[in-house]
Amino acid sequence: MVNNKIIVILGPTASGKTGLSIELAKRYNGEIISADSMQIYKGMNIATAKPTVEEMCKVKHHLMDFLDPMETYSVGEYVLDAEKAITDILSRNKTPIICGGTGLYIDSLINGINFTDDSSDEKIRDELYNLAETKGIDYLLDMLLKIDYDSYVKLSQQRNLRRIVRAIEFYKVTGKTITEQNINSQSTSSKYDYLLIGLNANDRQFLYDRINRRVDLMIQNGLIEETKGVLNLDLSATAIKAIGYKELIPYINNEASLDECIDKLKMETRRYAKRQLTWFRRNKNINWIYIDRYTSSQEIVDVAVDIINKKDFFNG
RNA sequence: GGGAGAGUUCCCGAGUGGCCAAAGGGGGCAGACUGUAAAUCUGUUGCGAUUCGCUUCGGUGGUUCGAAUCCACCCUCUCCCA
Repeated sequence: MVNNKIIVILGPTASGKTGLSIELAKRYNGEIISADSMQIYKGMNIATAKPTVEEMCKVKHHLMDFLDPMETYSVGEYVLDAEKAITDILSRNKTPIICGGTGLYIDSLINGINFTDDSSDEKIRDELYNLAETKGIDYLLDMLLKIDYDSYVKLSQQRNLRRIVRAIEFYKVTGKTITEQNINSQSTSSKYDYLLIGLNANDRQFLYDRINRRVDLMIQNGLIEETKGVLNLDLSATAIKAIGYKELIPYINNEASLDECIDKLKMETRRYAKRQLTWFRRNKNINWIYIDRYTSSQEIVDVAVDIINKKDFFNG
């Protein structure tokens, strides 16, 4: 039988994924594939809490720190790149360890979502946004109603402009509805035998405290300098969304105090963590480790190893 | 010391006699999520129950059928003149 076993470490930001993934990689002859929509970018180091240089030296990392911040990126590309990396790692008889907090990337990868068709068109997308601006969101909903009733029903309740535009754009580019795409893309079952390990805290405040502390640390480590450097670049639509830079701009422009900006940054990070948890919680196959039940990172590693052993993951 | 003004639900902030448990925003909590996902969006947010009841708008009294809204005094804060 072909070996297709992969370990996935996931969880909200600041839950300790990086450390755990490196320890597991050392123990299981693994290499790490990042599942993080921002750590892909070169130079965006402190804000995205990338592993340190020393940590990167211990274990080989894939899909991290490889893309110019001016380049856009997407789930579709991620799935292809990650699949390639997994094949490569497995071919060398090593264990792929997926590690990251971007739920959409992880789910799309392990569920084998098929994104291969090129279905994006900037021009059409822009036109649709312009239409929404001039004629209103209901005008787009009417357009959608004529092409895809199912997604119309769903999106007319949510009024999520982004998704409405995407649904129409998809139809205009491919001639198929997004509803069809959603069904077709799922037709393949997972290519991998995966084990999901999630990090979380029983007490939400425990996680929030960690986030607050880590932001302070980022500032100490030179986040402001990094921000000034990054802002000189013509950031891509993807990279510009990174939490960490935009919150510090008012301070750099002398429009707000540093403390105000740091508080905002902490708050945005906390809210991000919450959204991540909402995403992950619906997946009932995650083996959760509650980090506030342990006093050392070593214990958490032991618990993770225990999960892997109990599932007989590498022998089953 | 003299004058002007302000205190509203976790925060900001609207409300100037009944339609106010109190607009709106923020935050919190919950949810959605298929090519920008560190994005985008939805619901909910005094307490307890089945269209209802109870406790709230700095404090204490008062006017009124009825007050966050009017009156008196008190407390706190801001600003202006000394």
